[in-house]
Amino acid sequence: MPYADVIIDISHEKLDRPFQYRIPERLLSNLEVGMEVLVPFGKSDKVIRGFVIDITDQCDFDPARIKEIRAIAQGGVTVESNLIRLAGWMHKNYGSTMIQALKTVLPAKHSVGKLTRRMVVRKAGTEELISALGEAARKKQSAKEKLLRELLNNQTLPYEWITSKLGVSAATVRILERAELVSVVTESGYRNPVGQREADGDRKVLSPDQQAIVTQVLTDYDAGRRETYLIHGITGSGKTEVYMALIEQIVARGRQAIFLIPEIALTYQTLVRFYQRFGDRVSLINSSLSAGEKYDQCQRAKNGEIDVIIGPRSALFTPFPRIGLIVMDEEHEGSYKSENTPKYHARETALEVARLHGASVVLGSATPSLESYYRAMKGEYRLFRLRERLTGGNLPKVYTVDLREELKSGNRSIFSRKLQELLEDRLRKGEQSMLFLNRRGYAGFLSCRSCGYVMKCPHCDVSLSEHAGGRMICHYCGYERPKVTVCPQCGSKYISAFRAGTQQIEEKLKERYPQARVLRMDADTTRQKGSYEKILAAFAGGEADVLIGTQMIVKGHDFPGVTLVGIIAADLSLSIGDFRAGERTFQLLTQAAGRAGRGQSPGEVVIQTYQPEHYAVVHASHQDYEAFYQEEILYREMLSYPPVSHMLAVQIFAREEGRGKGLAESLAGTASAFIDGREPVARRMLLMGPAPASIGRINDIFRFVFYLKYANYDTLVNVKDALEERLKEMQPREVSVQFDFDPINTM
DNA sequence: AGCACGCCGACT
DNA sequence: GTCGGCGTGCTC
Repeated sequence: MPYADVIIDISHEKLDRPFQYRIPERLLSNLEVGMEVLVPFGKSDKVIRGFVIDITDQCDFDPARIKEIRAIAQGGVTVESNLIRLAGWMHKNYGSTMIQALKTVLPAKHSVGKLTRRMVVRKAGTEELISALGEAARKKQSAKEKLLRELLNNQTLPYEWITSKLGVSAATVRILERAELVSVVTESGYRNPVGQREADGDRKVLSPDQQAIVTQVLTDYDAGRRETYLIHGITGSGKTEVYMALIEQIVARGRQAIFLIPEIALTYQTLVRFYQRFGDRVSLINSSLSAGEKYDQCQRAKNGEIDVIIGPRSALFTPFPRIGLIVMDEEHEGSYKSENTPKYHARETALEVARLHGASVVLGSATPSLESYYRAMKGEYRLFRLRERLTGGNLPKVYTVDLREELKSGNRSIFSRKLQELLEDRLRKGEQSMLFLNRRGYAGFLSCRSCGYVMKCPHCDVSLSEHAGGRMICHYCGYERPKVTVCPQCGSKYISAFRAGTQQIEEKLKERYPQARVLRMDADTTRQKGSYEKILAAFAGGEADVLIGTQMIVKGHDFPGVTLVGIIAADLSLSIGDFRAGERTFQLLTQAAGRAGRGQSPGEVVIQTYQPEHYAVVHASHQDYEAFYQEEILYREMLSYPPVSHMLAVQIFAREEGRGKGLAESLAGTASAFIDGREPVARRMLLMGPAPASIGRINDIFRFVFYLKYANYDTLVNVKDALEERLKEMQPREVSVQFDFDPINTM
């Protein structure tokens, strides 16, 4: 393997690609992916720094012109080299090209955003400038003259404007820079979403349980022990205070901290608390930031201008020089798993980042993922419990209603009698309620009562959902068709929607209680930027009696006025045909229930379901995580599902059904060679599939999938490598393959 | 980014 | 002819 792909450490888009170098004999054994090297570059062979991103035995470049790596760069681990190593780790463990891994990890290079940040500033005095201008005019140096004339009128000029509008090249600017007439500065227009600049000294006194966690983590830290801690703390037990105390202490020790939150869970309240505590030493990144703003944040982190970053999974890649602590709130959340290749999980990746930096990791959740709790049980993570509700209020009272019984007694509405009774009570008392439906549009599909025909998307093989005015919409590809009144299959006019979407709940509610003020929050009503916050603020401000919504209303928002939570149909998430269905349902029910009674008055919760005996429903109604875990882990053990075993999903995408199917079968064949018949059946590698994915077609692309289950993760990585090797030989056309380790969403 | 090449007008 | 500014293109 005598060739190395090197990216050059110059921040410019045009150089943002690998260059190949020959590896000299003496470095062959030492050189590794991720290392920093010194290489000759350009016509004059100037020696510059670069990073090795891949080592191969093939050179795609004219061998006569290829140059040799001079040496491995000496001196400390740089921010970039840590990130490149992380990309290498992701590339190996999640199956993607090194380039893809690098792109997810490395901060964006200069974006071509409208906001020009680089400015040319006049450095010399006016007289000096005039004399230079006269000289330039005399020498007929038109470009120089043009630029100097502009600088007479303006102290500073945007760099971009000079090169594009003024028509003066960068070369000319550099000449003036060298003559010390101007200087080029990168202006940083950072802003702090909350006006607060100074940290205030306000500290809450920690409870003994909270303090015990802080003390333990810091004692370990100061003794040089870096561990992973799992805080299992019920809603309202004050996890955030623990996080903040820890982050503050780690920052005081000269290190930086990353605070990870699921994409939508960051509440304005939490953010304000962080700004109050850390002033402008804290920064937030999220998806609504422009590329330029993200770049700014990275620069600030690199320059040591901030100590704490708050953000979703991608915040892990903040280029901090020395990370001391990574906190992951709501660690069970599915959004911590990336949906794009490399399909990394932020929890595992956080552990790797921590390993590279020598940092501690704190995970927290009211309903820990099976993964984390399992590790904690095995002693790999240290487990802490917070059982007390500090925000006041007792645990809510939970009623489970059997919907089958309701139907038998002649109640055909979507509100059970118990829920109606409690709703009316709240409306009378002027207290707030929340109604929660697991999934948007789930039940908005149109079916024929005469022949059973279901309206489906012609491209995606999923049911169309009925929207306002009877329009039918596909939620995967956006296909839309007008209202249908006659069944296309049998001609019957008894074709209608199964009404139980959030919109329908809203309508039924208004029908039944015209006086109630209702707010609805789902993907439809929050499409506009800022509408999400607006609805929450309106509800928190008491502008409505009832809030109806999907998942997004149950994530970490404090509504002290809410004393009733109704779960319309717990089953919706139970029957999605995924091995995590039970876990997800338990989490959703527990969280939804946790919304009730956070203020003074005690809360009540109604869970409506067709399966009241299901263990996820039973244990959620008692808020008993431990009991749920015991039952769920047994099921995972029995069927070799994660976290007990590991799982590799191989997804095949093809425009032509036959090709996809053929490739899936062929790859599954390759994979099955790894099944060792000599191993006892219970421990053998298992192959499931191949089969069409549960959504067999999206946007006219057919999807196939097969799964491998095995206890040893590294073996599955080997299988992935073998499959990639096979793909390279076959070079299949018009088909693509993706790998997903320990998938969260089995599509 | 930063260097060299080469075009083109200006001047010995 | 030569000199030098200045845009352009390439860098393993």
